[in-house]
Formats: sequence, C-alpha cells, structure tokens
Amino acid sequence: MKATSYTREDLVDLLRRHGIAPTHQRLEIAHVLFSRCEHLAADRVLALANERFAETSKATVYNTLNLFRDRGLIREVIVDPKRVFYDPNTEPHHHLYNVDTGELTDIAAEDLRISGMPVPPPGMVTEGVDVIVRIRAL
Amino acid sequence: MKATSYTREDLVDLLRRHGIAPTHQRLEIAHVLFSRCEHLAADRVLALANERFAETSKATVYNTLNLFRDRGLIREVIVDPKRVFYDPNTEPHHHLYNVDTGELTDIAAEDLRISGMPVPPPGMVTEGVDVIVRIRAL
DNA sequence: GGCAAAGATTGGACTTTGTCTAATTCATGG
DNA sequence: CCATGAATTAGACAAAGTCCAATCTTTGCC
Ligand SMILES: [Mn+2]
Ligand SMILES: [Mn+2]
Ligand SMILES: [Zn+2]
Ligand SMILES: [Zn+2]
Repeated sequence: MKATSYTREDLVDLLRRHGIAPTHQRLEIAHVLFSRCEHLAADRVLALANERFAETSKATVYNTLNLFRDRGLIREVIVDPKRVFYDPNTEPHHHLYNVDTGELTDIAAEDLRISGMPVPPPGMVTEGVDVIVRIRAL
Repeated sequence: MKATSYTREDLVDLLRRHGIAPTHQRLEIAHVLFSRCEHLAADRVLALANERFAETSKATVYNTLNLFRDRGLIREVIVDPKRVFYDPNTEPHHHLYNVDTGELTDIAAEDLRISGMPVPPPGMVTEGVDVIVRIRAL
C-alpha cells in the first residue's frame, strides 16, 4: 500500500526494464495502475485511462494488462467469477475480499503464516499461493 | 475424497434435509456431483447429467448448481477466470491447482495450517478462507 | 385417485467479459 | 523523409452465465 508517486520518466523506465516499449497508451495504463494502489478490473482501467482524453481502446487495455501480467509487472487476482482484478503489487501477499461490496484489500505476507505447504510433484514448481479471506456483513 | 456410493433414496433424503424438492433433474445432478468426488465445471455437469438420457437443460443445471450452493450442499471454487468449479466437499479444505492442465485437487485442512488470520471488522464475519496453491510444469 | 396451485423446467434471447483479426496508425533510425 | 516493424483499433466473435415467458411436474388436499 505504498503511495509511491511515479513520474512519467519513472514509468518509461519501469516499462523499459521489463522489455516493454513505452507507448502513449501503455504509459497511461501504467499510470492508472501504479498511481493508485488498488485492485482494478479491466473495465475500471479502461474508464480511468480515458478519463482525461479518450485515447485508449478496449483491445489495447486487454492487450496491455495481459502483457504487463506476462512480464511480471502486475498480477491477477482471481476472486470473483465475473471479472479478473489486476494488482500492481507483485510482492507475495494475500487478500481480504468483501463478498457484499466486492472490495478487495491486502493482507501483508508477514501477517499470515502458512505451514504444511505441499511439495509439488517432481517436474513441477509452485507458481504461487493465494490466500483469500472472504468476509461478509452480519 | 471419500468414494461414498449414494443410492437414489440417500440423495432424495439429502436434498429434503436441505429443503430442496427432489425432482428428477436435481437428483440426476446430485448424482453427478456426489457419485464422483471431483471438481466439476457447469458444462461438465451438464454433459454428465445427460450422458444416459438427455433430459436436463442448461438453465436447469445453472439453476440447480446455484440452489445447491445457496443451500450449502456444494461449494464454489474460484480459481480460473474462465469458469467456476463446483466442489461436493463443503468441509473446510484447500486446493492445489495445476495451471497447465486445469486439474484441481484437494489439500486436507489439517495438512495446511494458517496462523495470523485477520479478525473481521465489527459487524462482519469471515465466510471462509480459500487457499489455492498454483503449480506448473518445469 | 383426481385437481388446482405452487414450484420447476425449458429454449432461446440476452448480457458480460474477454479474445481475435485485418486494417490502420505510429515510432524510429538510417 | 521514408520504409519497416510494432502497436492500436473497431468491431466481429466466443464462452459462461442469466433471464424470461411458456409449459410441464409435483404436491397437498378432497
Ligand atoms: Mn491518467
Ligand atoms: Mn447419472
Ligand atoms: Zn493485492
Ligand atoms: Zn475441493
């Protein structure tokens, strides 16, 4: 939940370090993702990217989110069957999901200890461990 | 992973105990879910329910899965943004997900200990905790 | 059993999220 | 400035799931 403020140069640099050509649209999308530290769905990213000037298409938003995810800039959070959330924080951490409101918040990795992690079968690796704590009113 | 074999009477009873009228289609779907202890997506349930005789529609499969879920007979597993898996095992337990093959297997609750569970804010309750261990070839 | 009311099922239209494609636009470096 | 490769785009498409109005079953009651 660091509220780091990235300059345009920072973002250009970030994309370049991940082997991504820093186009206008990609920078706008990166700005949307990294300026706030929220968990956004694609439709929100599209809306926010076009808030000032409409210049980014739906196809580009999806292309870019998938690209950023493949290059390890962002991470998907699968918590709602209706849409994928994108998380600008790729450090290991977990999630608290309010099933009533759809609000998704972070749980720091240190705050939650898991013991007894299964050893992956030979020839397989553990890609990640997601913990989702679902909460609800009442 | 108990391979309990339910008779038709058992299933009628199970549905009645959950306040569900045991119709032909619901019994067939319950049979599909409880005779094998797998994690099935809706399209698989539809295919399996109609294997012997085609008598159950897509709408009924979705209606019934949602009903069974609401009444606590089955549980959803959200692990793949493309489809929901239905789990006939509603006891607390966790999941191992093979992202290459889509195979989903159980991790017994006792085998995985979680410490530091966040306390839900006042007026909220923890509905459940899902742990998904994602594994992949290589 | 027979009947009516309540409840369940159904085909198909619809919605939503996401992907794909072929055409266009853009960036770049020589 | 131009050629070339890369990125963007509109809109068609796909898949999962929901909704609806018409029809069919089930069930409680006589
Ligand atoms: Mn912006
Ligand atoms: Mn069957
Ligand atoms: Zn997060
Ligand atoms: Zn399971």
